[in-house]
Parts: sequence; C-alpha cells; structure tokens
Amino acid sequence: MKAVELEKAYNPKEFEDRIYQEWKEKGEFAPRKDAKGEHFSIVMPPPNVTGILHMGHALNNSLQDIIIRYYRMTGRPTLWVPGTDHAGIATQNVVERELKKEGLRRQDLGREKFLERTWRVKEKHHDIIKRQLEKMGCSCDWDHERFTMDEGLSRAVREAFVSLYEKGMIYKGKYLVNYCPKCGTALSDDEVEYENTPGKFYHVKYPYADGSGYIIIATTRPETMFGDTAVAVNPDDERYKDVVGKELLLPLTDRRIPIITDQFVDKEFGTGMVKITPAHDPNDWECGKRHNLEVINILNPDGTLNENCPEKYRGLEAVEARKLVRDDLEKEGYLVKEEAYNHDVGHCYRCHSIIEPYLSDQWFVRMKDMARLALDALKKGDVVFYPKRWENTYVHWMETIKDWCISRQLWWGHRIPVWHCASCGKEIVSREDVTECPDCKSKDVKQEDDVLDTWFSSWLWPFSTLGWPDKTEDMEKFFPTSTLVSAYDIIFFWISRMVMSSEEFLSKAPFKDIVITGLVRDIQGRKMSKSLGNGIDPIAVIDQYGADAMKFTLCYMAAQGQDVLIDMNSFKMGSRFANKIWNATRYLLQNIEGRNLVEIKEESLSTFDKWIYSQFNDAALEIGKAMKNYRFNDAANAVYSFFWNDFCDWYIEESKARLFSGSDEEKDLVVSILMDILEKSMRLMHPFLSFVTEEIYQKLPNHKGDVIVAKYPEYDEKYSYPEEKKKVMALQDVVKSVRASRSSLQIPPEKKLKVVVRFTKDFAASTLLEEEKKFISTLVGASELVIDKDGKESVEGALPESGTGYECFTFVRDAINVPEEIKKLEKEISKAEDDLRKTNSKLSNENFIKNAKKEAIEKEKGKKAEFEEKILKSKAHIELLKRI
RNA sequence: GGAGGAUUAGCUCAGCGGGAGAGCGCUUGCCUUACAAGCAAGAUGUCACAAGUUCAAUCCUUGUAUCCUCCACCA
Repeated sequence: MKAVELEKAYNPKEFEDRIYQEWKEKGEFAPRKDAKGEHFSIVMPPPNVTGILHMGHALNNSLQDIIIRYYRMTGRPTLWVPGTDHAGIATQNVVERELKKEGLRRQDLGREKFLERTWRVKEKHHDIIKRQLEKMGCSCDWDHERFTMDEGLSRAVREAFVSLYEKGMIYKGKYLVNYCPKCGTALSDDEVEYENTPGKFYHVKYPYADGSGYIIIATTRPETMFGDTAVAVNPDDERYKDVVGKELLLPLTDRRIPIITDQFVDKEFGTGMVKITPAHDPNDWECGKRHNLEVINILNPDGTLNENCPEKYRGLEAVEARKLVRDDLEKEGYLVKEEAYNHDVGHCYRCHSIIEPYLSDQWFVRMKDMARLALDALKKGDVVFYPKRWENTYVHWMETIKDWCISRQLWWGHRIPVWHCASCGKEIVSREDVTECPDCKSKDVKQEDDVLDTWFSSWLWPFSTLGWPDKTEDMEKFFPTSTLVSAYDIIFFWISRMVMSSEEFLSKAPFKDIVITGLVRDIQGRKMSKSLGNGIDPIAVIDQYGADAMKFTLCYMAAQGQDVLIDMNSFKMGSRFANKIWNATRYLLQNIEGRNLVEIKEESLSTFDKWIYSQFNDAALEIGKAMKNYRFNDAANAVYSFFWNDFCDWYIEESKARLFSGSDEEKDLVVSILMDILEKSMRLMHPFLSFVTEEIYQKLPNHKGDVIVAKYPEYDEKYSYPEEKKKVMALQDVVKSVRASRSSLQIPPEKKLKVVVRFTKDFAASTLLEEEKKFISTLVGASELVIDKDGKESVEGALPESGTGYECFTFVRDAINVPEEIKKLEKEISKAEDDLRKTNSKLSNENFIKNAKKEAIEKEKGKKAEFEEKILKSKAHIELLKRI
C-alpha cells in the first residue's frame, strides 16, 4: 500500500462544505431503497422564517442529526423531514417594521402587496436558514422539505378546519381575548407572558347616587373605570351587607352603577369592593355574564381610549390615560390614597407590549375532547417523554385546558376558510375557495379577513408534511414518526397540540418518543437573548471550530434534558477531539507505506489486540444503549474515551513497538488491525462527528463506499475478551503506579530501574509478546522488566506496589529519599488502617452478614484482605527502607 | 398557591445504594518516530444542611436552606 498524506493541520473548512455537497448530490439523505426493518422518521421542528438560527436550534438539530445518522447506519428506512414555519405574528412584525422605516403602514400597501412583500422576506430568511442547517451538516432529506404555508400544507389546514367545524368543534363568538394592541391581534392564553411589574394600587371614592356618602374601591387600573358597570362585594361580607343594591355615581362621568354581590370577590383583598369592568378584565367578564351586566368597550383596536370615554381622554393610550385619570380623581377629591404595588402584567410573547383583555369576535376550537384523547395516548404509552418528568407538565396542561382562540387579526397566514354571502347572509365553510353562495347563488361572497394562529398549521406538521390528507406513500411508510426532539418551552404550544390533532384526525399518536432537550444558556445561566447580547451564533462557532466540533460538544453536554450552559470556549472540547482523530489518522496513514492488509485471524491476536477489540465492542454496546435511551452525553463519552484514551493513548502507542521492530509479517498484521479498528471507529463516531469521519473514511485503504451509509458497529459477543481486558487494565495500573512512585520519589525518567511484575493467578496463563513487554518497559522506564510467572524472581529490597490483579516491584534503592518515603508510607498505613476498621466493623456486623448480597460480602472480605496486606507490606517496606 | 428542577473539584457539569468522576482551569516535568489543539505526573471534594430507612446513603424517604423554571391567581 501507498502511504496517504493528510494535511498537517485539522482544518474542517477544507472539507465540510464539499462533503455536504457530495452527500446531497449522491442522495444520501433520502430514504434508502435497500433499507430493511421498521422505519425511523423524524420531523424537524420548523424554525420560524423570521430570523436566523440560534444555539437552541443548533442543539436541537445536532441531536436529531445524530439520531437519524445512527438509525440510517443501522440499515433501517429513515427519513428526516426539514421545513420552516411561517410564524404569523413574528414575520408580519418584521415586515411592518421594515415598512415603518419607509414611513408606511401595511394598510398603505393593501393586503395583496403586503403579502407579496412578506413572501419575499420569507424567501430570504428561508434561504439563510437552509444554508445554516447545511453548514451544521444536518442530514435531512431536502426533497421532503415543507413550509407551513405551501400548497399541500394549506390544504391540510383547510381539511383540519373544515372537519372540526363540521364536527361542531369550531365556533365563533364575541369573547374577551388577550389582545396585543401593537401587533393588532388576538393571542391565545399560552401566548401571554406574565411579568411582575411595579405599579400603583389606587383607592378611589365612588359616591352614592343619592348623595349619602361614598364607598372606596381599590384598583390598579383607574382608567378602565369608564367601562365599569357595577361594583361587587362578597355576599358574606358583613361590612357591606346594607349597601348592596344601592347605586353609585361613577366619578368623572354621569353614569350610575349598582353594587352587586359575587363570590369571586375576596373580602381580605383591597377594600373588599371591586369595580367591575366586563369588557376589560377576564374575571369581571365572567362576573358580568353571571349578573347580566352591560358591557362597555372603552378601547380602540390600537389600544387607545375610544368614544365611550369622556372626550378629554379619547385617543390616549392606557398608560397615559391612567395618569390623567389619576390626576383628575385627585383634583376632584376622589383619590383616597395610592400605594406602591407590584403585580403580574401580561405581555405579548412576540413584541412584549402590554396585553389588553379585549372584547371581539374570534374563532375558537373546543379542546376538551381532544385533550382526553391526548391524555389516553400518554396513559397507553403511545407517547413517552424523555426525561419522564415532563409528562406531569403535559398532563397538567391537558387537564386544565381551555378553548383555543385560533383567529388572528393579521394578514400573513392561512386565511380562515369561511365565506359570508352578502345577499342572504349565509356562512359558508369550505375546503375549496368559494365564489358563489350555494344557497342564493349570489356572487357577492366575501372571505373572513382574519387568519389562523400559526400553531394551527404547526400542530398538523408530523402528517401534513407527509402528504395528509391524501393517503400517500410517505404516510404509509413513515407515519407515525418515531421521535420528536424539542425544547421544553413549546410543550404547550406545539407538542401537546400535535398529539391532539393526530389523535383526532388519524387516531394515532404522531410520534412515539418525545425527547425534551434543555435550553441553551450562557455561562452564567442566563437565557441567550438579543437584548442581553449574550447569544452565540452557530455559524460563528462553525467558522472557528467546525461543525463537527459544535455538534460533538453539544452532544457531550446534552445530559437528560438539562439546560446547556456554554460560551465560545466550550467548543474547544469538540475541536480538540476532532483534531485528535485527524492526527491519529494522519500518523497511521503515514505508516501503511509498503505494508499489505492481511486477514486478521483470532489465533494471531496478542493480548493488546484482543483488548482493543474488546474495548471497541464495549463502546459499541454502550453507545447502542445510550442512543436507545436518548442519553446523548453517555454516547459522546463512550466515543471520546474509546478513541482517545484506549485507542490513541494505549493501543497506538503499544503498536509502535511492533510496527517499528517486528518482522514484515508482524508489521502487516499490526497495520491490518490498526486499519481495521480505525475503519470501525469512523463508523462508530460518524453520527457524532460526521464530516471528519467521512473525510477520513474516504482515504482509508479498507473503506467501502461512504461512511454515512456504512453499517453501524454492533456489540458482538465474539469480540469480547474479558481476560485480556483485565490483564491490560492490570498493566495500565502497573504503569501508573510505577510512574507515580518515580514521580513522588523524584526519580528522573532517564534513571532506568529494574521492575518485576507478578500477575495474580487469573492471568498467569496468558503470555505477553516481547513487544508488549518492551512497551510497558518503556513506559515505566525499566532497565529490565521481568514478568515473574512463578514468583521465583527475587524482589529483595525492591519497592512493592500492588493493585487489582498484580503486584509489582521496583528497584529504587539508588534513587530514593528515605525519610520522605517512610512518611508517605506511614500515611498510607494509617489510611489503610482506617479502611480496615470500617471493613471489619461491617464484617463483624451480624446484620451485614445476614442481609447483604453475597458479592458485597465477598467484596468486603476481599477488601479486608487487601487492606491487611497493604498494611503488612507497607510496614515491611518501612523496615526495608530503614535497612537501606 | 401548585408543580418540577438544581445544589458533587476553582469553573461547567456527569454519576447514583457497596472503594468520589469528566472536560476546562491550575502546578510540575517533557518538542517521547501523528497531535504542544499534544504526552505524563500532581493538587484541590464535611458529594448544600439535618433527621430517617438500610448491614451499608453522595445516591432512597422526610424536612430545611439557597437558586432556577413552569402553571394558576392577583381588583
């Protein structure tokens, strides 16, 4: 074979983009035709087309990529569906912000022009997102890419809407909804974020209409008083028993309102008297319905006070109006007092403005029945959360579910498929566009202006992307999907609703395993956000360290749904590992010059050969288990320690002796084994470090095809060599302890010492090659290394060390610092005596002997013997030292 | 008010009923026929606190403290 030259430095930029293009061109991401077994499919949580991907996306997609690559390599039919979400409010906001800079409003453009422009913005962002996913190395099938507003998905949305409507599960009505004046639209309850905000608690006099005095109410929002239609007290409140039914004169107006009773009033809170504003407070709204109160809306859609308020306040925003009302109340002597008061105020999750409860016509979906289906799916085990604790969150949400407000007063989105006939007033709900009234045949039909909540398309994602409502081949082959990977912040918005829709429309759970990842935070544990400026751009990470480094690092840190705290330096970890892989390969490929690959027969394997195969086998087993349980950090750990600690630090080092001084035959065998392990390692590591393993794989003399579709290594009993494993572990301990002794005794490396090793009986049978002995000998700096099989070698005057499976003796007499060594030994003795005391107390404990597992007792006895021996030996050693 | 999580080396975090771990950082020595982005050795821990269960607790139970997240309520 010819040597293969690798670039001196690991430089991912050289090959990452190129390899991605090659994979794409070869169609490696598409489901394989020769795949066998149960399908494995994932739908990518669609990123919003508003922005660029952040670290959270990087984590999420890295894990999905690892999973899908792993299953692809196991030979199962796999599909990873990518796509993007139109993100109604967010995207519309982006475009409106742009317009604002040009001094325009969306109304100036008109619906059609505005949408054209939004599509262009969508295209732009979509392209950026796609490029980012490609840079990360995501092996999703781009031929299956979908967008929540593309034709097929729009059809799915209509199908879902109409079908729910026909079942009576969609209704329209005037309701008090969360309304964002800035975005100009209603929001669902889940889209409101409550924040503790400093405010004032105003105590205000409301005089009796008959002039006989006044009562005092307490409020944080005096400006809403123009919408008051009653004042309520608790029916059991003795203080106000006599005033119930009396009329009050609403200050600053000439309206009269009654005093009523309602259970919801808390006697202890404030003055025990509450102003009731049905149009602007959810509790008051309910109360108003109970008492048939008049509902007075005092706000315009833009959040300013409307014509139902006295003229001087009209057109003011709530916060400004509040100040003015407060001043006026004070001027007129109604304001009793005001106190500082912090309370939770709802904010828009998109633009962060204060949410107003607002009375308007909206569409709703009845959720109770679907929630029951979704709960059953969990109970039956059709969906399983990893980690399990998120099931509580899911259950709680399902059990306390409220109807879902699905209409949004936006232009960007799926327009509600409902038409109204101007002639006969018929409401037409249709899967197809309507141009004529089916009843009166009038052409004067008009579609609803509002669009649907973005999540109304996202909740269909696992099947709409596969072609539903049609019975497609993809649905047949890949539905239900296997695993969903998502962060915990959208369990309500998205995950729960997908289970509901899938159960409702397909009577099946949309996926089996739900993997909940943590959030990516900065090193201080803060959420990454634009305003803090603490975000890390995945592309910047890739530029600096490479996509493999990013993916591996995230995987290594993604433990059990815990939040991931990182900064730019964190990625050095993955980068160093990729570099290590590169350099190990570079070295190995330099040394295949003139060698031949030969058949590797079991009988010709040495102790270290068997050991490395065994370690590889263990790693494959460990990774398989970890992947099955979505324990990504465990998998990454297994990969890392196998390749670096076992293969590089021990096996390659050991092989050098054989590689540089053996016979041609021996050299061929060693190279063959090295290449075999290297080739297998690339397959083992490919899901975690995809680019560097592919780049290397292509250069290996024994590679077949592309590693991306190569067979994933599996645990194989035949490669399990427990004896050799124990033996090499013992040797490693010998090396460590001799080195440690040398170090603590300050014996310089160039000072060669004789070392005698005795294995305990278990390993006496298997022999070490001369080269293996030579290797160990070099590591410990031995002038002579004696493997003392029958214990006949004299160890008189040597420093004894012992550990599991071995004893070793180092002849250190010449180079030793006696007093210090004695001190050290005395310390060891006292520690061993402590340990022995503990062990003895256990062994003399009747209960322990009675109840403990046999192995535990045996182990304890072993420990006792070990400690006793240690003490004896150390004492003997001290004696020895004293004689020197 | 309800639920959940966290508390382990200087930092970021794994582990989890029977002898305290990784990465980074730190100290020391090494350019050992790939890798100084490396190799080797080393130091640092009442595993938050208290009680209980157990033959045995960092791990299980209960309580306490501190921090975080979510949900609900808030005139």
